[in-house]
Amino acid sequence: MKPSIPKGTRDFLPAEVRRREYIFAIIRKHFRRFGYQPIETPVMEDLQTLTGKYGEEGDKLLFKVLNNGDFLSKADENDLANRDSNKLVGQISKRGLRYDLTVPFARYVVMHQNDLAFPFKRYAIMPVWRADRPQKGRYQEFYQCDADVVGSDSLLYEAELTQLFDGVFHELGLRVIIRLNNRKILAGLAEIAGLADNMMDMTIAIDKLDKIGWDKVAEELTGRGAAPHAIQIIKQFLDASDLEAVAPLLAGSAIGGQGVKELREVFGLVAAQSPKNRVVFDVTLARGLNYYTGAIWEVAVDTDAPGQENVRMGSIAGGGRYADLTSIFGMKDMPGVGISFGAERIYDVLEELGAFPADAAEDLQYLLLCLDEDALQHGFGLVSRLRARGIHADLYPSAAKLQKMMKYADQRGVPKVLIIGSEEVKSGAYSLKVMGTGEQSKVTEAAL
RNA sequence: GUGGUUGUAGCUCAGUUGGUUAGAGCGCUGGAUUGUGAUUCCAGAGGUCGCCGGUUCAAGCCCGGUCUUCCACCCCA
Repeated sequence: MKPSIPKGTRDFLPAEVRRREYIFAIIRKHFRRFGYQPIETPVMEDLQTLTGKYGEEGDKLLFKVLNNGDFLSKADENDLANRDSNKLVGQISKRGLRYDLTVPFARYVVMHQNDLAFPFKRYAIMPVWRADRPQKGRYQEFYQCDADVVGSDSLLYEAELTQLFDGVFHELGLRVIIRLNNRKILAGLAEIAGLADNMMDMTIAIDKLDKIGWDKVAEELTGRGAAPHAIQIIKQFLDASDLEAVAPLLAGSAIGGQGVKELREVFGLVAAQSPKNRVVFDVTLARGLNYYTGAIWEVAVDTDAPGQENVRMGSIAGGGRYADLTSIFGMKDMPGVGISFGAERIYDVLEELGAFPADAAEDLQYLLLCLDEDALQHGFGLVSRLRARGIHADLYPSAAKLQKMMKYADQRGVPKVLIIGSEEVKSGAYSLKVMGTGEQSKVTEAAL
């Protein structure tokens, strides 16, 4: 049989895994530095935990896990005869793969509320699954790196999470633009434009501004039922380039004014700590899951930065505040705010820019090559002692032709090779070859 | 989910209006080199042409289905 893997999934070669771990390690380090604690949840959740949380589109993208046993015998006769998949799903599948890390987290908070100290800060770096149609940078299995805090509506967390974005990307050597908006400003806009009932439609349309241009956005708004005067009002907003230009336009909306006030505070807090990256207000930033109610973030590669002009990649991180995520699981008044790093896309960008450090691909320091059986015995002792000292060392497992072993060393990408023959065993002075330069010298064990 | 696109050696790709035995580069194996890789030279191995079916005297090439890749939507990291 011909080997294959499911659509939208990937295998990773050792060098790729190391580079992914390099990204995860930096993100994890910053999460911990900011006081976020690790938690884990199962890859499978009860289907009822997941359904209805991501909108109608989201439900279609959920992976369902088939029940065990003779599940069809328990299914409804009529639904079976009618081939009604939607009705059948609940009868033959009670579990699904998690679609993100936020909803399982909400479930977790409700179930463990007595064991947690609030505000509760947690992080998780785990895979999620979506039955989306794959494209480049879009997979059916991918990792999310989330940090969330629940149990506080303090805007200090908005500021803190902005710093977290800033710190992580700075350490990764990537210049980014951190865009910030507030759902309340969008709500205020919808109110003033008379589209309060259609806020979702409105935000989806204006989010596409930089991609399709104003004319197409206006077209789409009309298609979604916006009146001409509403479109005029929206255009005024989108033409306003900064927060203080938007503020007066929202004078007639209480919720809009609240959004402006919150954003001013966050920008003030962040600016006072001198972020390394640009942090900007973007009224067109409308993306976010249905449950975002306050701040919204989106982070993109800064294509104005030297060397990054040609990067074409959507958002590489994002997040938002949600006033009410746990109430659906029966827990009221539990506001939260969280962010997520798109590790897969960050990987692609760093790869494109050649921004991975050289030692992210291989960390073996020495490879020992032995020329005969006696030397091999000796080499096993030596490699054992090197490992005990914390040195990353490996031993070619037989006394093969040196040419063959050297070729293996080259493929492994090891920086230094120790050659051990009868002379070396006798004298204790090993032949050390530096692969990069071809230089060769004699060293003793103590000098390694 | 809608429309399109891609699939030929381990990898990247050629392959004429359908016509005999499907090619190249790189990689791989062996040798030149009994203790020296990456460079050089010589030789060799490696293919159900994604899969299933159809048209035809004849299919890598045409048709249908299916899987996969990538792209545009939808949505999203």
